[in-house]
Amino acid sequence: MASGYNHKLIEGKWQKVWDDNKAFAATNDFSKPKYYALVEFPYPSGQGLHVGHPRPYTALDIVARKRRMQGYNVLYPMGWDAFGLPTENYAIKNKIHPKEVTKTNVARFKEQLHSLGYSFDWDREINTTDSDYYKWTQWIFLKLFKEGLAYKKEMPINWCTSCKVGLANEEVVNGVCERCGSEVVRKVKSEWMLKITEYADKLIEGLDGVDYIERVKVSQKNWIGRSTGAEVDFAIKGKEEKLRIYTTRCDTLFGVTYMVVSPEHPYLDQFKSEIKNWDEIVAYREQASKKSDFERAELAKDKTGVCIDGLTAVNPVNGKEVPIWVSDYVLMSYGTGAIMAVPAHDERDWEFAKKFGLPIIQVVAKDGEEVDVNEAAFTDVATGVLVNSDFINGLEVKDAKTKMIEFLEEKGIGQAKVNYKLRDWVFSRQRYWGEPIPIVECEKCGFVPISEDELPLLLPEVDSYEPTDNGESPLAAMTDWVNTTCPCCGGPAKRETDTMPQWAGSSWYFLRYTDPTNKEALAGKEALKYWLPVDWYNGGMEHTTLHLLYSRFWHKFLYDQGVVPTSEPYQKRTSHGMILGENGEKMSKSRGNVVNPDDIVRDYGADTLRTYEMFIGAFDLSASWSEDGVKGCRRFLERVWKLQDIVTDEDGFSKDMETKMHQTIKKVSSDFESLKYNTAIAAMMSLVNDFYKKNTVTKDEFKTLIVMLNPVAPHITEELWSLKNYGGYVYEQTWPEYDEAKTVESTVEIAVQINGKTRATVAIAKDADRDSVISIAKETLGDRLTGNIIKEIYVPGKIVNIVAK
RNA sequence: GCCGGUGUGUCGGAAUUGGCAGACGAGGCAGACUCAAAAUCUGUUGCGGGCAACCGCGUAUGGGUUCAAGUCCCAUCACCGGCACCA
Repeated sequence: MASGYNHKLIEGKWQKVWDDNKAFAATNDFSKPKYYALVEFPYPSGQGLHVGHPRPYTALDIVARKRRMQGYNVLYPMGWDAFGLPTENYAIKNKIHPKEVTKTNVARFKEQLHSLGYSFDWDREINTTDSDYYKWTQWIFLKLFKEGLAYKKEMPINWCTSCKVGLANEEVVNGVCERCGSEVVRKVKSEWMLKITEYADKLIEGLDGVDYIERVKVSQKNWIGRSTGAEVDFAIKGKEEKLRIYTTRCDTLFGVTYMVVSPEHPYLDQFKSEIKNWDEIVAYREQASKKSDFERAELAKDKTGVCIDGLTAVNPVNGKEVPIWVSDYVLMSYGTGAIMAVPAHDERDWEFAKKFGLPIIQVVAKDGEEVDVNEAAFTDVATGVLVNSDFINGLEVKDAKTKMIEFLEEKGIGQAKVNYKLRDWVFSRQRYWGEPIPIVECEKCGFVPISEDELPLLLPEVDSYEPTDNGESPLAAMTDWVNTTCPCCGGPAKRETDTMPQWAGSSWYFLRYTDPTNKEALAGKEALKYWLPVDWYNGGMEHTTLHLLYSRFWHKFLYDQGVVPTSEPYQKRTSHGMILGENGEKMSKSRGNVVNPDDIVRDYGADTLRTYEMFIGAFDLSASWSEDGVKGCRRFLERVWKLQDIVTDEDGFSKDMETKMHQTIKKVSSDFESLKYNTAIAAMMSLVNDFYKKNTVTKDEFKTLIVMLNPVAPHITEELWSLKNYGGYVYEQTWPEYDEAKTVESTVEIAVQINGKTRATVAIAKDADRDSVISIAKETLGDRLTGNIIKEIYVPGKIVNIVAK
């Protein structure tokens, strides 16, 4: 009898063997086929690893280990996205340098990941806060700046009146400061921006050539929010200036009954003298500017606004005069900051018109049916047909749009225009713990980039990490660092004191892994050419819109610069579901349902944790933790362990197990590729159950099981392999092959139905012909088959259905 | 409100994409081992009826297509996640 399965004795031992052997290092042999598997690198928080982390890491560890056994040169790296607010806040609170906090947290994370037996190539570990790393983050920024894609702009920020600090949106909870609970207002500050909007079309088009799960593609497209419409110039009565608006429904131009401009619209100030109710307008504008984003959202339903007394717009298609209103439901940041209002065919305009008693004119009718636009706006484009609209009457919406645009362009009063919801990326943070922005401001030369050979621009040591009273970054207080000379004219200049956001370092990290120690470039050309694109990238749904979009943007920019060889960074993108607490709620300290992976590793072992997290349910859906489920997986591994007592010396698969073996290899092989880890494990459990039913396993059957199980449970399988003296290591073995012909049983059980209801099952030879199967089926049914047979259906290998009346 | 996702035993979840619903795991029940418990092993386990072979009902709800529907179509409901007036 073998001694019991003791994970504590074997897991550390094998982790050391893998480290000593450098078992999982990617080689620089670029002639081998490559496979680049990537998981999102974690932010090393003070809480340590969460049980949610191992889910994606194990999934791609399985893929990476399997690919190595299939002969690929695999790159499966890990690193640390270590800049960020929580570290800085912790540093402020505890008066420890963020660098020290990061170091401690990274050490803890690394130890925890190590204890789970991942096959990461630790020689390629990176950290976004290393100056050797952020040198290249800064280098990319300089490139962007030189290409005109980085610019400064006045932007409103969230400002805590009590802490006197700018806050990220995530720090504003219900309109108040997360930390002190005081009021948060908007304050205008000059910020660095990146022109991601310039890449909007490329970011949409690029999605066609990549293999992302559908919902990721959909949310990327929605976030970019491309809409095709038209800009139209409305005359302002008695003025030279035109009021330019953006619309996606230029077909409804004949239904315009009023106009709306946003409270920030420049015409308000420009035509101040003509506006008779200026005081009212100013008051409204004040009120609107005070509203936080939160309040605007809260009051979304209730429209407010003021009619401008003194300005009138003229509809360019019919010469009709309409009033101009000011309302905060029109945003300055989208389109032109002004709209034409067609209450009959837009819900927001309809609500506004109802509230202020403005006329509603129908210009689109539903396909032959009456619609009462006084009851609700009619917005259906698919069935709409134009009415009351002069030269476009009777046209469908789509054709009416085309014709109207032709008309507008011909008359010079408007043109087709594409707009995006996507905003440029606010790239400044008034914080210490981030990459310094390598720009100086010279009185004479303006913003000047520092020279590339001065990179990295090191983050200087400061006395305090607290932001300053006026909302500047702590770096602003360091006068001897801030005051410098202009690289251009040599005159006095000041350094930029804002730092980059956390998204910066994570926008290109996958490039650095390919060649992490390169001093001359962010990575060598040859390495980039070989390893890119990432073959499979897995990460959370929460990063679909920001991180994924930002990194695709940088990558596309670098591609245009000739720095990287592919236009897309990631060939395949998948997302995992969250792991919830036992009660089905999100794990959190306050709910008291947090599970610490260290405890599971200690009590059950890393292999059990890995197996359980893969078995817990469909990979892309969220799943609730269950300690009983963990025990079940441990029990399975114990049963695998004890198989060693019934293994024979026999080669090959035994006759009665042959089909099952081939079926299992096939199932496990394909399930590992398609995120169906749970059913792959179920198949191996079922195989083990069959071994016990027979109470014997041949050497080759056992070896095959060990190799297939190895990616999931690497420690126990190495131990069993070594105990049995099979020679070498499991990780060096070749992934088992199956024979398609041998996955089919020689006799199959098929269902026999009468009128679609199963009445019996019969065993038939797999190649039995239709007639004989049907006659066997009828024989089996005997008396139960009554009435006239109308139809006989035979689906080979599956079912016989006799239709009788 | 819009976008996306999900509804299957007591629970987590399977179902080769239209072909025997409930694989695998958990839990329950019964038994073996044990002084006993735990662990382990064996059997059983969707609901209802029948001694039984069997029969009826069952995949959120209502309808439809089909020889055959968890799977396809139409409508409805519930829950989860994201976004908030994007003209």
